[in-house]
Amino acid sequence: VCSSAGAAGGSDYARPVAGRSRPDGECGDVRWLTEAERLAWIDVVGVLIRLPYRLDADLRRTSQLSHFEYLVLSVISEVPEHEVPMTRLAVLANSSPSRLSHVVSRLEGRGWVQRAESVTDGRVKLVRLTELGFEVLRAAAPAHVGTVRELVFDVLSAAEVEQFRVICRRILDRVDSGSEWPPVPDRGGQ
Amino acid sequence: VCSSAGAAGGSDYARPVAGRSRPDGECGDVRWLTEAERLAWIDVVGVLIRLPYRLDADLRRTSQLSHFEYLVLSVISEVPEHEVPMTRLAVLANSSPSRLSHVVSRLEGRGWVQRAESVTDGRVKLVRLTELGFEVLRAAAPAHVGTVRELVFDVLSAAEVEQFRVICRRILDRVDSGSEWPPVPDRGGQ
DNA sequence: GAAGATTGAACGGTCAATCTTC
DNA sequence: GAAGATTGACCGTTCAATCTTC
Repeated sequence: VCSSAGAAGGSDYARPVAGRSRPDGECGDVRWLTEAERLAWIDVVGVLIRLPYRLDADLRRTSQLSHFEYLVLSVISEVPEHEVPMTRLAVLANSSPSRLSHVVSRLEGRGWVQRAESVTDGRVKLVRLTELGFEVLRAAAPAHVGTVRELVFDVLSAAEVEQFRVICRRILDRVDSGSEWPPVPDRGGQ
Repeated sequence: VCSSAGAAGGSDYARPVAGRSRPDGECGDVRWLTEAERLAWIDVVGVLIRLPYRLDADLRRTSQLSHFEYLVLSVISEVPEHEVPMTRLAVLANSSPSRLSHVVSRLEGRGWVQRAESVTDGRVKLVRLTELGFEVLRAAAPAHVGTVRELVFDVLSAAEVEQFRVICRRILDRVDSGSEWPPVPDRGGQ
């Protein structure tokens, strides 16, 4: 099929479907993937599907917490006063407003965060980490970092870590251009 | 919080929670992330969450197909006879047996694939791509490849593509070690 | 009317249980 | 009993509609 984007595990899904052989990256007016790109994409897709699954599974097993819930709690924990507006939290946690709202409701139900009104703007809702939520995060952190180390950083050299960051940063800039979410402020790094 | 794994968008979720400053990567008996790792992880998590979302959204909009459905169809299309056992398809598509079964049922309902019995082993169910399914895949491919190019390969040099592949390959090897899915056969690449 | 946020229905994935064939 | 595969219930995400405050 005139497709060309590489499936995971050894097949490919982004190559001219039922592809005739042509010079790399050419077929009609579509710029198909080159062989090197195809092989890379297969592994990229594998990571996109399976790494989040493992992060989630390990976190749920060790801490009764989804990866996204962990992300939300940790983002709040890193912010001054442990309190942040929903909209900003959504950006920092890579979330849609809707998804975040649902999750915060659940976390609030467990007593891990509280909602509060902004004094300066009645439309803005603030989310605050409770002492209990902080404890939960503190308890979950070591195991999670262990997983991240084991699955990612333990197998990468310092140079590769930097390469990985640069590559991901570039991709995110493109994803942001599609203006689904507004571009992220980009604190630190570089 | 003694956490240390970097949230997306500029915050961090994998650093000693309420972290005191210590030499990079040390705090009690947990090996927290170094500053370089933390910054990288923030962007990695961003990609893990937002890239799949965009791939899915673009594919649904242009082709009424989820990214995972595309993946499944394309994997079958690349296999001899356009026919493959469920178990092997699950591995190639990074899927659990259950998820694959549900998806194949949906695809079958739309007439894009067919199920068939194996002649040699009655337990094995084969999935075959129909002519209609092939057409759907062929029609969806150009736009999808366009998205993949735009979001990923257009912003990477040839060297970075190779770096990306190596990094993802290493991570996948680790993810496989956790023996959730059996290790993938690993055709081609290298 | 736009920005910030929430709601509920629909959809898709996960998990545990089940079924069949070896 | 193990391997291959499926099922249904539960849960989380998405999307569109809604609500409130500016």
